[in-house]
Amino acid sequence: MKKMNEFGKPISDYEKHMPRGWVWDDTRTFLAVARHGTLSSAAAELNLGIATLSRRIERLENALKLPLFVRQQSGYQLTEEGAGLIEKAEALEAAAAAFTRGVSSAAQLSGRVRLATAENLATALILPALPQFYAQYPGITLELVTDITTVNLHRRDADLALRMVKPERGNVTLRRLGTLGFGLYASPGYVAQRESLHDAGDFDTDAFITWGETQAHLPAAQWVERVLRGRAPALTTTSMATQLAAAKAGLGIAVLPHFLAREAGLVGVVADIGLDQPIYLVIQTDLTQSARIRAVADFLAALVASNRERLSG
Amino acid sequence: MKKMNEFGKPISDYEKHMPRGWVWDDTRTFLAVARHGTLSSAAAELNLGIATLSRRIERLENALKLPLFVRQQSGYQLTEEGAGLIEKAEALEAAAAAFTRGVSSAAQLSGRVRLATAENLATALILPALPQFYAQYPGITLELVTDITTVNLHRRDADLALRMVKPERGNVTLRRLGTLGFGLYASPGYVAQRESLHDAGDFDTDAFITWGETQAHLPAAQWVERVLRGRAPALTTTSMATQLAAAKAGLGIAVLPHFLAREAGLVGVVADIGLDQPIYLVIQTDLTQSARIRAVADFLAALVASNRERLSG
DNA sequence: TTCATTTTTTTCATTATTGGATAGTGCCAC
DNA sequence: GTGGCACTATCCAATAATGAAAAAAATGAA
Repeated sequence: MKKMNEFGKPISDYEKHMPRGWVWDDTRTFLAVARHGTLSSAAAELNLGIATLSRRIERLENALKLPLFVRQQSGYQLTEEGAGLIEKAEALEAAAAAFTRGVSSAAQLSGRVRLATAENLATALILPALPQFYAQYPGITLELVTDITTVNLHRRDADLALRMVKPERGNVTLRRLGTLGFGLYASPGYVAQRESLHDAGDFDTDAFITWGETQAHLPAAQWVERVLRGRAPALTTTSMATQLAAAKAGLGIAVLPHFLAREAGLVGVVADIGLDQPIYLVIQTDLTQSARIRAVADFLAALVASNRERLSG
Repeated sequence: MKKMNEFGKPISDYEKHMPRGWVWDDTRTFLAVARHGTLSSAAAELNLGIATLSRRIERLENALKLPLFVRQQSGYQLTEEGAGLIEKAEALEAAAAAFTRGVSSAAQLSGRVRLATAENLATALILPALPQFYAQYPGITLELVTDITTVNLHRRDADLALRMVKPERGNVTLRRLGTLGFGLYASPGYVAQRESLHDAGDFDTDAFITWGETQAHLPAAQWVERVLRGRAPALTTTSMATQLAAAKAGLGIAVLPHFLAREAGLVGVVADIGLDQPIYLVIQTDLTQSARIRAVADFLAALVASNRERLSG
């Protein structure tokens, strides 16, 4: 004698272990069974076992406290209650389909990408290449964040960053793109005047243009500070563009990227001071999978690679 | 050193065992995490573990091949892609809510109920009580199926049946409601004529009205056949109403329910011939949980109970 | 009737999912 | 920089879901 529940129905699989409530996926099962009429063909469509469907329908009926189907040898036939729910279930299905469609559109190469980088690189390197990029990816809107002191990738101020310093922590992916060469530069007039005075490697009487206090951690600033040995610089500023202008005006020597200084018509003071810096592409690790982010990243990598000579000096 | 995948991301739980595709329920998880911003509070809402949510989001991202969140110490923050999917996910959620609302309306006491029963019971017993039933359940539409020979509960010709015979097989629930008493009846004129001829228990010269061939399996038909001992009946018919009319016309003796015969003005020939039959209420087992079916079932049970004397004779 | 067919239901071994504890990580305030 | 804090990621034992196969049930036909 089998055990029976209150309705004289044998106690089944799902009554043994008290099931959890309704799950959205059960609705999908409900629809498939309602349409096919039999568990077997519905199972074939869903790539599930027959037993699974039987249990899911039972779980759904228990959760809803509603008989959805009449079980017959010829298959599962909808009850009046079940038929009334078909419409609602189909709405769910339509929403699910809309969701997956939304996925493919979200995966498109479109949307906003925020790139943090130094102002000089932005204007001198990236901006000139932007038309080409937009031609290739018309859907992407690039946003350049050059306020580098406050940029924090972890706070989502930007999606990517082109940086000279290696971030130690943070859930980011690093990619070294190339090298940015730095040198000592001054105006042609300043250099001509200087050469008559002393050796190239002696800076005791030189005027220097360097970074302000807040950028004192930069390698360039530290190099200048070391050379000055306590003397005051001729000018401190928080922007490289200002340093460039000051050097051009003949105020003194500045540590500048080779390509910027040369293109501005400045003259190098010494050949190499060992201040070359790596260029890193930093990406939020979670975003490495994003199509539009990768498009920008690849674009930047190609850009730096094609300008390798120019950048390293 | 931890193993890494192609993006430098550590290989996680879900990459170990190849996961299945997208399940609708993951969308619900996605919404909860997006709204709460952290796994922990989302987990509290969903009554799930933190680890579960983490894995579900990861599974969803893998299935969609789309980064949905940026993981930070302050929690999960939506990516551009994820934000674009929120709207679609909310549509899914709304559809799910509509579904559950649909459940409560489907559970209402409304809809069509098909009741199979013998014609005589339908007209003489059920019909008179219908106004009272409809007053109590205005939403239910009762459909009486009296073509009893073809009724097959298994084919969903009807939801319930009031029957005299016990179904042997089928996924049905049985409920005995009472007894229907049968007796031998004839017109007053026939009986008066007959009494002058012979004993009440001797039927050798009596004319009988009985069922046609297709109803030969009925207890009443078999009783008559036994009594006739090869003689031909005066009339065979496939409807009890016809038998009643024939008996009333004085054509002979018929086996009829007490209450029908008496109310038609017929006279009993012998007191008791042992042909009383049980009245069963037969319900599709799957439908016993249905509110509207139960309403009809309970109504029928009360109806038979309140007519017990009249039916059993 | 009995048989053959189809379909559900049950059983059981396998596999996947779950949650609590643990470990690891970055942010913030001091 | 150092510790506190809050969060996520991982591990593993317990739980739940699954599928293949066997059993049961009912229909339709011989």
